[in-house]
Amino acid sequence: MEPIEEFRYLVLAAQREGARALAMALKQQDLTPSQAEAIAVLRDAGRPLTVSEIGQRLVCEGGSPSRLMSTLTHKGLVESTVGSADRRTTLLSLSPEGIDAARTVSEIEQNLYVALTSILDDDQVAAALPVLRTLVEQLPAGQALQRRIADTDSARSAPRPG
Amino acid sequence: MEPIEEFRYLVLAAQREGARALAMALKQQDLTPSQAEAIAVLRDAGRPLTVSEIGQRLVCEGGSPSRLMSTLTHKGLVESTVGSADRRTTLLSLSPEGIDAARTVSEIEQNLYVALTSILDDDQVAAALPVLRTLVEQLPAGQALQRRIADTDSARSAPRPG
DNA sequence: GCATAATACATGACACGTCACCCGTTGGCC
DNA sequence: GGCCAACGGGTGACGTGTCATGTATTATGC
Repeated sequence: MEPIEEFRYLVLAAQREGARALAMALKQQDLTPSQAEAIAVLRDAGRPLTVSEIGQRLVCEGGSPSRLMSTLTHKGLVESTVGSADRRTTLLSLSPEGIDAARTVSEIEQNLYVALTSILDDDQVAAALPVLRTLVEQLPAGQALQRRIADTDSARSAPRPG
Repeated sequence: MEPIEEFRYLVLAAQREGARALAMALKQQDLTPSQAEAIAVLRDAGRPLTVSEIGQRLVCEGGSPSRLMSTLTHKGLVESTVGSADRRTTLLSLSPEGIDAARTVSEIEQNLYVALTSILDDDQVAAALPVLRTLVEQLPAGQALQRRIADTDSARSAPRPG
């Protein structure tokens, strides 16, 4: 098997196993990995987002995640209001329960990172990061990640502009 | 964003973009990435496999890929016979049309690898491989890949034992 | 030989990811 | 004001990943 082919399958395998582990950990909260990512997006944004803005930040999904968000609204974790400036848009934000869930999601993510760190040391992660960045950075999913990183940074420097 | 968190999302993003690109390329054959992987598994195995043997070789799916295989059977790409030794098992092999499809799948995979190689040079792939191997090797999906590699190797050294 | 457990699949249910399509809203244009 | 293209997003369809359950077949213990 050629290295590049093995590389492809390793990425697939890593993603699948990570998703599986995360799904197991999130089960206690009755959340799926996609739902958890959407919650994290809203948490990091610090302001209401439209459906398409969330879609632009989700690595897990491209288009307009209407159904994902309506599931979360149904669970009472997300509140939805019609946009005032543009009535076509739906503004989504975390409900109080959603904020609680976001905290739990953060803990579960931290646990995953601890587990990952026990398998991969810093040097290994540092070696893989630029390769993956190169691969992804021109592509839509990579740009979603860029937006997420920008949110995280501004959330760290400014304590919620809204 | 911590490196390990970025690593996780980069793996997710790389996998998703790869799947998207592959799906687009496979559309001309009316095949999905999962279906193509199953065809490749049968092609590399060089002998009929049971449903669970295929499942053990699929990185894309863990359990018993009944539905995936029945879709391929419906398309006429896979032939299914009841096992003679154990009538509970279903032996699956490529039909003549399936063998043709397998050839096309190989070409499409090669195109993907060419595209990947134009983004990542050998050194980068070589740097990332051991990291991903370390991450995956103890996990079920990694073992699926081990079985695939064993098939590929024996297919190369021996021209189909069956 | 028979009851029981274990195995190999099949099937249904649920949540996505993806695509195609429709519909309400907006904005530009006249 | 009215027309029409563009946009935001809801919805249905299809394939799949995952789990739970059902069914046929085989192995096991007696």
